[in-house]
Amino acid sequence: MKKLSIKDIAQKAGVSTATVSFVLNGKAEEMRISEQLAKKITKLAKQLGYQPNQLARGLRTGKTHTLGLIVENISNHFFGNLAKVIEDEAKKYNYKVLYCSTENNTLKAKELIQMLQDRQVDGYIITPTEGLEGEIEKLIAGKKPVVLVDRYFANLATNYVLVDNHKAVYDTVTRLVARGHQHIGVVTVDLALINMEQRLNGYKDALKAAKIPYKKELVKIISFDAPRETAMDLVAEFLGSDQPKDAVFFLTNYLGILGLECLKKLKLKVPEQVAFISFDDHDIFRLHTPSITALAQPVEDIGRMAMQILLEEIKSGMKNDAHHFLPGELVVRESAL
Amino acid sequence: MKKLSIKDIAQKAGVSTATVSFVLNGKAEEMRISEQLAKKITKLAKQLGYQPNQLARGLRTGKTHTLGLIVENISNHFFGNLAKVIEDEAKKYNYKVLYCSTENNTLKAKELIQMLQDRQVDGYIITPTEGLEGEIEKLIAGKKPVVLVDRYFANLATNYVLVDNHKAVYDTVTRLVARGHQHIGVVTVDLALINMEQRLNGYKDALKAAKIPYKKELVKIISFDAPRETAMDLVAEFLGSDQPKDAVFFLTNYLGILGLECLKKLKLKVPEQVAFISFDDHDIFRLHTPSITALAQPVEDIGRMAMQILLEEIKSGMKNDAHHFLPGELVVRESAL
DNA sequence: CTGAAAGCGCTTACAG
DNA sequence: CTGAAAGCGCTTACAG
Repeated sequence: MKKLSIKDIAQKAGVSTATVSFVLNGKAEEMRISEQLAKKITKLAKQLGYQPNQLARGLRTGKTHTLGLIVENISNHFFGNLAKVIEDEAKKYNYKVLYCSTENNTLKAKELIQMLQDRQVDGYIITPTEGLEGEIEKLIAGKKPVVLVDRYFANLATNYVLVDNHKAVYDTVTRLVARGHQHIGVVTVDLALINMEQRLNGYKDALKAAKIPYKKELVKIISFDAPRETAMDLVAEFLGSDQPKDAVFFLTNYLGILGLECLKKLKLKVPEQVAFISFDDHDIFRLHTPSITALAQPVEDIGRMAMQILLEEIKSGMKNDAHHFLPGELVVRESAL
Repeated sequence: MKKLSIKDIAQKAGVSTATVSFVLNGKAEEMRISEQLAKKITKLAKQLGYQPNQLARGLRTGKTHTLGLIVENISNHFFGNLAKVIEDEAKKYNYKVLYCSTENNTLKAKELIQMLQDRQVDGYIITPTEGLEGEIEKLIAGKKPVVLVDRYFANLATNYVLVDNHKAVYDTVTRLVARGHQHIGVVTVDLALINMEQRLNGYKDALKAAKIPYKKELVKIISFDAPRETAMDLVAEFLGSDQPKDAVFFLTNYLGILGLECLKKLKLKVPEQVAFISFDDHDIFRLHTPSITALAQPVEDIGRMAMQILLEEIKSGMKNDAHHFLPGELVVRESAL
């Protein structure tokens, strides 16, 4: 079952490989190949089940029709969904996607970029880690189309698309204040990523606007590298502390879920004792008792827009600098009205 | 920023490309290239940051060091985790993974296989859909290493690895019976897949062993294609029906989650009115109130073993026929003791 | 209208 | 010990 090549087709049709290539790439007309011959070749190719070797084509043209997607962790809910949207979108344009997970590890991220480069992907969608600016800059310098998602670097001219973190948190906190909450706590992660920074700033700015003094005792920062149990203990300690709190806002998905477990452990009444909100929506939040109010990210829009920008850049060959902040949506449920 | 090739290295070192290739591929000794020269070349390559073009290499050698992974849906919890394990495992052996989702659509699955073939992947890990036997057979006939996961075809000689569905369900139902449950309902999906069949048979066989008559009113089959709302209504109707039930076993992940929503809607008391168990574990089950007993699949083991078999077959070039049924684990929580 | 030929960047028998 | 050359399967200027 030797794979058949363009040569086989050419031989059977009694023409040169060039002619076959032209016909199969839709350049028959351009090359003024007789309609009759073109039809014959097309038919023959289909009949024999000819499939061009993409490696050879890639080597020759420099285009692989493959995109690289680097996320934090493919098994995470948000990134899994993002990957799915991007896969679907890519398929529409006949692109394939190579995914990989960084685990927020910069060294790993660098290796992944290297790997994708070796495989000559046509473009990149990247969820950057701390300190990845240099690598991304090199990519761009090498004329590779790049779109960052979920986070970006303020000092780097690139395309990026993400939720409007600042506004989303600002509006939510403002809403809490309007509904009488005065002691609003937040739980966040210690990653120096712009998205987390923006979320925290949204919180601070909303307090300022409401003339509520900022208290650092109300802000709990958990280390990303902390083992699950340690993180749990820290969050539980924070929730159970004397510092009065009438609401807690978890600034990221996985911490919100951790918070839920603490709630159970501490037997805290939500929303009676404390209102509860998490960034990122999740099935868990919908099904929890009480159901949990969450700030949903427009995952589909993010994925679609990132792809659109990327494909546009690949097609045009011109570097772009698109910055998109998409609106988040507060899904109000029982845990915080 | 032209990518540099082996030619550039050869030129700078004043040797032929062949010599460079031998050195860089660790064949210096075998080819009796002087240690001195080898060192010089290695150093030069590193210094210039040379990275071989994988397309060219793939074209020449026929090996791409890329694996194809076809799952049902990458954004699904079980498959997302599986993908992650496989990605990590592949990385250890310096392979990359091309993922794709079938949505249980056979046509789509066929297209995906075709695409992966065009890209010359070295091996396949596939979650097959109904009616995919033919395609898989062709792959095997073409000497491509294939490992099926999660399901397989009884009449097809292939490698496969999956949880021992029959035993897992059999044991669980037997346990329920031992704890006094007599009217055990199951909710399953209408896919003609062997794993679902095995689960249902596990249920039937356990009843038989316990001398409890099988009642088809206790088995609810939901169409995979049913829209979410329709499925919800059907499950709710089943749960709320007059047919007495003292336990319900959801034979798949997504139906279990659906069941949870129905519970909430119907205000059923679990486990007082009815015990509740779902196949596949999930964060939701752990965090739900009451927490939900679940039959966890050994995702990591499945992924690791599938990779092991695949890589072994790639390395040896010999077709294997490994069949592995890994034990499930019942995670007992509040909803069913 | 169509074909012969070069070349993408590698690897690997073959020759010396 | 090392190099010249063929060839993997395509695409694309070039020539006629």
